[in-house]
Amino acid sequence: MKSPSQPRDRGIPEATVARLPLYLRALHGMAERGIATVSSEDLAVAAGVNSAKLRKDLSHLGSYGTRGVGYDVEYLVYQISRELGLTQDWAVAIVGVGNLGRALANYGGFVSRGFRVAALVDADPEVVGDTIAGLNVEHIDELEAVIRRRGVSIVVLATPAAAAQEVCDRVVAVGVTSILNFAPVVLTVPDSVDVRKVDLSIELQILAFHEQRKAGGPLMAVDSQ
Amino acid sequence: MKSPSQPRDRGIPEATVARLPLYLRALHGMAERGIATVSSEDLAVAAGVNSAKLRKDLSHLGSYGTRGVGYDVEYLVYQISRELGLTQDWAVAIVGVGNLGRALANYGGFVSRGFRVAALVDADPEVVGDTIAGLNVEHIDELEAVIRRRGVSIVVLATPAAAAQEVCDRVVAVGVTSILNFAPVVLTVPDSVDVRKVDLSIELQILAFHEQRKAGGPLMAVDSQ
DNA sequence: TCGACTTTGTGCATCGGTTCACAAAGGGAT
DNA sequence: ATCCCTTTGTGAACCGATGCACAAAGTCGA
Repeated sequence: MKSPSQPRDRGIPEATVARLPLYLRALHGMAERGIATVSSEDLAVAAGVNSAKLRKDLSHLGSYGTRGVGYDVEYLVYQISRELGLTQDWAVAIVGVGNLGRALANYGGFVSRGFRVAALVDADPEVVGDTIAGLNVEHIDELEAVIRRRGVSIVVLATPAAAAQEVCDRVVAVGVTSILNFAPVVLTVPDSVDVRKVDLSIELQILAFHEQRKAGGPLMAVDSQ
Repeated sequence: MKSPSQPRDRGIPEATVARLPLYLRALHGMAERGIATVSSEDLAVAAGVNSAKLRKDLSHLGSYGTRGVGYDVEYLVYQISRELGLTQDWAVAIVGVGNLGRALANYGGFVSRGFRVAALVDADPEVVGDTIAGLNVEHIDELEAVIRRRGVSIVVLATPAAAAQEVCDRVVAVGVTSILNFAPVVLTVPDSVDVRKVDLSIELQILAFHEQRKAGGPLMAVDSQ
């Protein structure tokens, strides 16, 4: 038995990283249905990508496939999980318990696979003290203390736009380096901090653009020639 | 006075389209603060991008700047809005009125700028008939009728994963060609349909990957050498 | 009117990512 | 043991996006 493959290139392309969770989800589905082995072609279809891309993506983690056979589902699940860091437990704090924050707190996909909502924080005295999704909502004044006490390493910002930068600065100051931002603002952070942004309104605007194109584009009647 | 610029290239890069809403937001903020004119440099900073990129993006819409001066804020707002198709009114239906659907229905950023939540639909008899964000929740059996009656052209899927594909097929069958999908599944649609996907769990997983990297990567202790 | 200064718009080099297409590797049948 | 068949892993061409750097274009003050 040969030493199991390349020691995983220390520079996985960002585009690949963004697709690994997709593969992982597809693989989990297959594992549940009792599938033991899968070809790049089948997995690619399940994940909605091209099979050459899938193989190249997986090759960045090492050679975990068997030529002529495919990939072992269980083993691949483990390797991807490990690469993504899902074999450990991540404590997440949600700041801002409005409609969106509440939805996130209750969102099943959050809790599963390595993530645990460890704290809910809000500024509104009306909701502080409430229990949501089994958690007590704490006051924003306690932000730093809560983050430290619960070992929070990922913060989800679901505050109003106006409050986001200030909260962001505070959590960065206590050492948080991963932020998922739902507030419609461009956050300013040190280079060492990762911010991912989810902006519902931007997604809609992109759809509107394409929808309009299908209908003939702006100024379609005027701008003909 | 020269004929106002190039007739807008009929092929705006996807990457540019994705940034236009960002510029638009920054510009709205400036307009509110009474700023009449802005340089590419200032606007780029406000939008969190590089100024050369910003200029190149705007150049795809035509030459709307004045050398030595910058861009007229009002005019640029109008041009971008028009390009994105925000000068018209888009009727949006939200299918699935769970925590997330509710949050979306109440989300302010949705309603603003061209989008209007025109219908809420759910399968649960418990919530059908309820009024949320001023709208009556209708039964999923009415889906096709509601879409046609209200002129819905964009559908937001906030259903459980298991229901998403079926709902998707149904709305596509009535002619909807723009879908914003929050369900954690890969939707299968004809090429003519645009699907954008927002996946909270994937965003978290990407953050976890980078967070783990900062801490030394997987197998850091073992895999040294 | 002219010249100095500012800022746009873009040609060009570069980079990361995608896709093709195939040699190498392994399994299974005979 | 050998051959055939399947499927991986990857070299190489391609494609779109990014960023530099500068000429062109326009403003403003004298």
